[in-house]
Amino acid sequence: MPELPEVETVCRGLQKILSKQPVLRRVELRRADLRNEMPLLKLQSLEGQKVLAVKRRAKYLIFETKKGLLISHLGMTGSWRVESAENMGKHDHVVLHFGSSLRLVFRDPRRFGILDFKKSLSEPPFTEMGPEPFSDEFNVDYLRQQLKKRASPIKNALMDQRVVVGIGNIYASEILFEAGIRPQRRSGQLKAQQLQNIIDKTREVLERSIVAGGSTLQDFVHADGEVGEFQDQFKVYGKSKENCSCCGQKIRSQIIAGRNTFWCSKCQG
DNA sequence: CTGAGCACCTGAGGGC
DNA sequence: TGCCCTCAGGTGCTCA
Repeated sequence: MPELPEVETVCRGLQKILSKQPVLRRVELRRADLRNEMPLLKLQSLEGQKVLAVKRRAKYLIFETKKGLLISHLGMTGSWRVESAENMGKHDHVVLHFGSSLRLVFRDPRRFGILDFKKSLSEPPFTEMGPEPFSDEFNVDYLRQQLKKRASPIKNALMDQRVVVGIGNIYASEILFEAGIRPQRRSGQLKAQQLQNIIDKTREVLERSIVAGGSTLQDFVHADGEVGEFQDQFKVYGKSKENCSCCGQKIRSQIIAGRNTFWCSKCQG
C-alpha cells in the first residue's frame, strides 16, 4: 500500500494525535508475528515512556521515546488508527494503549508489515538506506554515482531503497511520466540533465501527493479514518488502455521490476 | 556484484 | 450464489 506520501500522511496524523506526549501504558500484541516475529519484551520495555515524537524515515514510522524507538512499516496493507475496544477486527494485530484510554490499533490483513524495537537510527535497516528524496544529499552527483554502473531500468533504480527511499510502484510510474523518461531506460545511460529532472519531479510528485493526503486505492486510511485523494491526480498509474491526458496517446503497461508499470510512449522518450 | 523470479499473506473483483 | 483465477502502495531470499 503505502509509499512515502502515505507514510508521511500517517506520520503527521499520529503526531497530531500524540502531540500531548501521552504515556505509552501498554503494548498489546494480539498475535506473535507479522512479517517477522515481534519482540514482545523489548517493546514492553517502552511501557511507561512518553512518546516524544512520531517521525518518518523512508517508509518507516518511528515512535520516539527516551528508552528507544518503536518502529513500524506498513507493508502493503498496514494502517494505524484510533479505535475503541468494541470495534476490533480479525486483522487488528497490535494495540498501543495510551493514557486517557487512547488506543492506537495496527491493522494489517496481509501481514507484510513490521513492528520492531530499535535502540537508535544508527542500526539496520536505517543504515542500509539511501537519502530522503527531499534532502540535499539526493542530488545529481550522488545519483550519477549510484546509477552509472547500472544496466537495469531506471524504474528499478528509483524503487531501490538503497538509492533513494520512499518511492514504490505507483510513484515510480508517475515520477517518470512527469520527467518524460520511459521506465525501461537504462539507468547508467541517463544524462545529468535527465537525472536533475528526475530529482525535481520526484520531489514535485511526492509533495503534491502529501498535500492531497496520499493515495487511496483500496484500503489506505489516515489515522483519523480519512482517505487520500492523490489517486485522482494519477497521470498513468493503472490507466493502461486509457488515453494520455497530455497527448491522447494510449497509455501502455508492462511488467518492470516485477510490477505493473505504466507510461506514455509519446510523452516519455 | 547484479538482476530475475518467487515467496510471504489476505481480500477484492472479474469471468463463468 | 459460488468457485477459480488474477491482481494488489513492499521487501527479502535464492539462484543464475
